[in-house]
Amino acid sequence: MRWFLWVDLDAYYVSCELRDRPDLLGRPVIVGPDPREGPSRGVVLSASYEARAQGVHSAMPVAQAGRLSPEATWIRPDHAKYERISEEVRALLRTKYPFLRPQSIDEVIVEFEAEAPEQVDSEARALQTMIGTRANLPASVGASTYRIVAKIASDRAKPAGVRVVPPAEVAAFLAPLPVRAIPGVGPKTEALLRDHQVETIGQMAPGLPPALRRMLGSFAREIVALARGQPVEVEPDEETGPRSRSVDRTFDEDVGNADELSSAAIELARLLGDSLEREGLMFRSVSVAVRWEDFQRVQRGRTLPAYQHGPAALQLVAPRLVRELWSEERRGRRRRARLVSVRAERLRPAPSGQRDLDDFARPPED
DNA sequence: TCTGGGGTCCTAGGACCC
DNA sequence: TCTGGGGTCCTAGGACCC
Repeated sequence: MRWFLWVDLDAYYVSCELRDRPDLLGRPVIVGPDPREGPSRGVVLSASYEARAQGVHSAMPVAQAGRLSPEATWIRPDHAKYERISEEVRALLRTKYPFLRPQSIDEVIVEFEAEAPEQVDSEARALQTMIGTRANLPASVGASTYRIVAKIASDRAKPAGVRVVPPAEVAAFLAPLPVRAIPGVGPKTEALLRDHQVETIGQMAPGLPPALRRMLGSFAREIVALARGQPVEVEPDEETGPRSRSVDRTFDEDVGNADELSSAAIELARLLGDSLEREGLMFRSVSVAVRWEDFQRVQRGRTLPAYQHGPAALQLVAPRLVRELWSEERRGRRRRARLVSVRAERLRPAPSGQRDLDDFARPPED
């Protein structure tokens, strides 16, 4: 039987930092911009379990975290380090398991064949020990013959635990869990389900009322099947590379004029275009987004007549789109902007040897 | 308390084509 | 003069995840 071990590195960014700062073990540690260094619009990226015990969690505004945990040690994020360590862990796992599927910077699925759940349990513990001793990182592992159940099990195993769910026990394992334990069920869906007296996964097993099915679309079928212990699993697509790439900027103070917003978009377009060019990626669509001061977000995009590379097309189209959004807003609510972003979509590798030939404008493809 | 930065997927309407 | 059904692409918005 094929099993999936869902490996999730605990409090990942904090754990990466603690490798270099063992003196901070057992203390509240927060990775994020230190609020004591001045007013900031930043949020917590990761908090140690000691900080979490005080109510701090990731995505929380740093000012609030600073009040909840005044004695916490703050560490500035170092994304290059986290990427490097993530690759280190994957390389380590590959020495023992050829079938790896990275899911995010701190999650990876390991596939292997086994029969008895006891065998899976000892495999999971061996893997956990390997990451602990060789990479010096704590990990939790969930195991199931279904990917999604392995994921849910790893969440329940945190921190530093192992949870094996045999196929016959899937429905019973899930039944008491809150609907929010399902990946894809966030605050909105949770509230919608609660409005219909659905609070646990088990309550969905008999099926959902028609009104909910309409609201949830195809997702309704998936979560009901899951609740019955028979999740629909699709083989993940082969590695296809990223579909889009974006950069954004949150202003220190909200912006109330078109020129400043437009200049910011041009600057972001340059950064994005340069970075895509370095990686040898072309793009076919450009979109921009603005977040207004009330946090509402609007977006506008264009598909280009042909694939482009480098910053030129982005720097031309992005400010134009931003000004369109701006003009529309001026005719209406006239809010100021707190964030602008530029995204390149429909990426594909540039054919080798053509990356620098501007004049080789190709006819539209697709 | 006042909300980062980077992504993915789904839906729905309209345009357009056969 | 009034009319089908199906498919794909484009665009905007929303929900969610790490």
